[in-house]
Amino acid sequence: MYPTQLPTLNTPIAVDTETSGLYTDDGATTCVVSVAWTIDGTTHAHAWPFNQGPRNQPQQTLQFEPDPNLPAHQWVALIHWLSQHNLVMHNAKFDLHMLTTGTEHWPGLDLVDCVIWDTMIVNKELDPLHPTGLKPTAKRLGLGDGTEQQQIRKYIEHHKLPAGRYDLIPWDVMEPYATADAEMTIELYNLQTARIADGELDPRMIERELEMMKTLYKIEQRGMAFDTDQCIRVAQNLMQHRTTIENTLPFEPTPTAARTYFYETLNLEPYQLTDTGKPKLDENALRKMTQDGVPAAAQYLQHRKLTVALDMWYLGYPNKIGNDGRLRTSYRQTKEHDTGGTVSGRFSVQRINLQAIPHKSKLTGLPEGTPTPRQFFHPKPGYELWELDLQQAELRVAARMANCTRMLQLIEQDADLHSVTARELFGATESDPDWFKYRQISKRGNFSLIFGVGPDTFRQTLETQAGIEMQRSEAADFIQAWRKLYPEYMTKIDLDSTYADRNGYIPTIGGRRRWFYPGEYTHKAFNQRVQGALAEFAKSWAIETEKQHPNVLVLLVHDSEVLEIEQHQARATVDSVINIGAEMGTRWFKVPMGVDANRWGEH
DNA sequence: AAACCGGGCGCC
DNA sequence: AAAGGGCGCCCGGTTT
Repeated sequence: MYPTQLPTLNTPIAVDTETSGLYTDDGATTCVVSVAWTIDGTTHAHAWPFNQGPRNQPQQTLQFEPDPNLPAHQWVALIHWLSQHNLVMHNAKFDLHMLTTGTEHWPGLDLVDCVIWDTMIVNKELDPLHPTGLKPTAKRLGLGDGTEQQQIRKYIEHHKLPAGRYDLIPWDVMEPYATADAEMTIELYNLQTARIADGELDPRMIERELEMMKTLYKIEQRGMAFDTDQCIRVAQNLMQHRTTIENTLPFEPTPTAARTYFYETLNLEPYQLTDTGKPKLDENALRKMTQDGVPAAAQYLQHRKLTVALDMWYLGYPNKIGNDGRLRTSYRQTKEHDTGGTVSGRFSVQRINLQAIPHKSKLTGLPEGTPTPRQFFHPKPGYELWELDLQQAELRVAARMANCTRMLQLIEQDADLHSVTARELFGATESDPDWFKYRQISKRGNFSLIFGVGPDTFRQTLETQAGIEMQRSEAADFIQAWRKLYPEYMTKIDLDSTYADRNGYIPTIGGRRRWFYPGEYTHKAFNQRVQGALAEFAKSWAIETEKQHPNVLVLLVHDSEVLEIEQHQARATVDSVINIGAEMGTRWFKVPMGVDANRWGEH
């Protein structure tokens, strides 16, 4: 089981970990490490338990079995040995976190600099339409027969283990499974390198994604400092406030009880229907009810707002805090059906959605002066937090790609696009009493009509985003006028849609393709070209930021970066990162691109 | 008890 | 014929 001597190898080692959970901030640690390597066509594989088996379950019948777990010195020897080698992993970011955290009892080592290959990432590059998981991939490519996995599944089902608790599986069941994983990984690596040697894929694409993975890993390791104590204090106030409101409600504060009250007891006409035909009970509907003088509508709306704010942020964030007082999200770099990731090339995040920290304007209905969740994120002492984002990224890239003469001209002149649109389409001027409204409509129009939205969707966004109601015919007229003003977009949307129909994908930028799945509408092809291109841009910007300014990136949100910088270097670093983004953006998209920089929370 | 779904809502 | 897109988390309610 444990080789008497760990060989020094000049071939890469595949490494896999079995763990007690998915996220180290939720207490997950490493239980098993397995490795595999290939020499002269022969694959060698081993697995070592450090915290494996049903030892914590006294009712188990295995209590007289000897404990298979290895002592500390072998853990130390193993990770030291790994640190001397080139490593291959399947979803390296996950195993890196686990190996850095270590076992339940012993700290680990950060092996990020040893990783030379991630078979999950390369799998997505080589076969973008196939699942990314190790088992389905191995099955697809004829590596292993899945026996070990079936044994594990049977054991979990039979013993009704809690989700993710692979650590409770006995060693004799786990060993073949863990070994097989490492074996599959190295064999997958061998297949992938052969395909790439055949010229199937530009190795620079792989290098770039590997760099990106390492950057994401480092961002996740850093996390963001969060003031849990203050947040909890505010949460307590909000809960008290909610209780006083709850006492005035004539029904239990649940959606079902509220629906029954409004639509059966009071017998209201539905304001709008949900997808499944039930009367809607969202903020908009409750607003309208309030205006119409419906009893309890205002209170229920306020109650709901408080509940959402508490569950999502004021209590939700403190629930996720790490031992070091920092919040960590987990990025997905590749898509896997049903478990996350994106089709567009953007990153998605899991565990805690730090890509959706609410802005102040969305926090209506809370008592006056309540601090926003954003305010509890803070830099560590002696540091500053900055957020940098691309100015009007989508609009500029879309204008360039659609070759919209008029918009490109306005961008070159640095004109206020939304105001110009309002002047053109409403014949309005700044002194007009309805100027703000006209500009709002124009702004929403610019954002959505560049991608070909229709009157129904436009009305809906206008209502939810700007609180402006429009008749359907009014919306249709507006859209028609907008398309006349910026005629290139519809042409481009049709062109890209046709391209995607014919080819099954739309090229975004730099050789990247956004593939369309069967049944997907290709009407969105142009949108996806823009979104995909910007996602690629954001990756390069982040990689370059990390390269030139190591240790400052703490969050990525699509086309923005958050930096935590030592205060004496803050301004210089920010200026440098602005330049990197603006220069790269202008070069990539051949349209003037700028970067806005603000202290965290001041925008 | 866990898995799943719809509704709702946050972000870009 | 007409159609902006991309995500994840939380809850309550239902199914397994």
